Amino acid sequence: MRSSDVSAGLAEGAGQAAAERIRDAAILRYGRDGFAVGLRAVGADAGVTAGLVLHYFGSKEGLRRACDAYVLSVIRSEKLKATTGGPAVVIAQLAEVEEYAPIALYALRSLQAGGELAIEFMEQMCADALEYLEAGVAQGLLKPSRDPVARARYLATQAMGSLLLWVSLHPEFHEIDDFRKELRQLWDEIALPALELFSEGLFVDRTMLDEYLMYVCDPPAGDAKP
Amino acid sequence: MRSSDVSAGLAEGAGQAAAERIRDAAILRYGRDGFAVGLRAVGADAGVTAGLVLHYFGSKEGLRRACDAYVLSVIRSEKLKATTGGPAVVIAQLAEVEEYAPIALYALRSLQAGGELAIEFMEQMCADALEYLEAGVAQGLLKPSRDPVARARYLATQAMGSLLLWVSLHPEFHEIDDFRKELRQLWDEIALPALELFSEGLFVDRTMLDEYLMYVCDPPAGDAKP
DNA sequence: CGGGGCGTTGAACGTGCGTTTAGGCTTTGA
DNA sequence: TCAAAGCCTAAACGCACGTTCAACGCCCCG
Repeated sequence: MRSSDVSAGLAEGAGQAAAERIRDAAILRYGRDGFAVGLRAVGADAGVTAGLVLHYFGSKEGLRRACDAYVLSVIRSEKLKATTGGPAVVIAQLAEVEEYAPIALYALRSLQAGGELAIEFMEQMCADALEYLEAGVAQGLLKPSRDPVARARYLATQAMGSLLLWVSLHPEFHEIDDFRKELRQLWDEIALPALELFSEGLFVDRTMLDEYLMYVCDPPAGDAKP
Repeated sequence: MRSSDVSAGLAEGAGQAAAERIRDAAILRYGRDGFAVGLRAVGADAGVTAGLVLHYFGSKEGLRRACDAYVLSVIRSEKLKATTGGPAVVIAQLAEVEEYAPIALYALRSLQAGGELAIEFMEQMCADALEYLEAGVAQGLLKPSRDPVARARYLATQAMGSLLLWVSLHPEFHEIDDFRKELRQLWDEIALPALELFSEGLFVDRTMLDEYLMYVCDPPAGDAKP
């Protein structure tokens, strides 16, 4: 198994190869089966014992943090910003690259479990989405929003959330190829309604929006606007 | 604590009250802390020991099934279909009713964990969404879709998925009121971009949609249309 | 009054977890 | 050649879990 060049906070010793092997095996296992799997199983995947895992990473949480840091560094370093699609496309695009599919799966699993990486990950997704959207607006492809940041957060949350839900509903991927295959299938199911919604909207008129705008400018009762 | 009338597959004996108490406590606990909590903690919340929990429900999975069945029966029996909003509104609406807030939280937690209830739950959500949408189309409020079923699935998945992601990112609700409060906050954040998207769309023109429609009618290579 | 069923407990068992620790094995340097 | 340093293993510990089981109180029925 070819391991990546990025070290991402790993100790620079002779056992670095083993540590990387453990970390890669953990990303693969955690992504496939969730974070409930034991250290013995992770170690077995890497061809070592549980003791060695703890020797390098201190604790199970330490291993988790190392995986998080590595995954985040890959997502950050890979120039995924070059895409023209939304934030969910990042995951799909990541999964299409053979080597990075486990990382995409791990990221989703991490989002499912919550924690620090999940929050940081979503914040980056929102920031990237804002960038895409503003670029699209500047190019005249996308309509401007009254609150671009909120719109970016909304679209990123919707996209990643639906991906997350889909992972939860398809609990086990026994092969990493299944992940890619089912992801493409999901994409096919989504494409038409998404394009419809983005191109034509859903409501036939703007009364709902206008009523809301009236409401936020002049709430019926309570605190005055500063 | 007042317990509901719905029995949903519980044994009709003298110990029914205790079984209901255990089941309600389990729904509350599982919803708040996830399904990793032990039977002793659930039992303690209900004022009984772990042994009695297993006496009534056979195993931990049996308790989980009983909770699932009850939650699904409540969601089904309550006339939540009367809402005019989307499928995510069901959860929000459910959470607004004091008594049903734990049930809404449990449903989300179940969606997070996957399994049978999760799939059944989503299928019902999609079916309900289709009903709402078609009603809206019939009333002339919503635009018709080229594939109404796919659109319903898409919107339901997006809505529930974003809710699920939000729960994952806010890992612990120590009070059930926090859940309601944060849910309203989420609603406020979402309202404007959602209404914008639904009213005005995102793309300035239809080229993306038209290109996709051209593509699906005449794919560049491979299988012919039947 | 007596006994049998029911609801309930508390202790025990086996298992698997994360973690610790002692000690081999291999490599390296003087 | 010997010793030190590192990598790595295997066994064990404590713990919490789900689960089992024998026994205890209690109420109802005969």
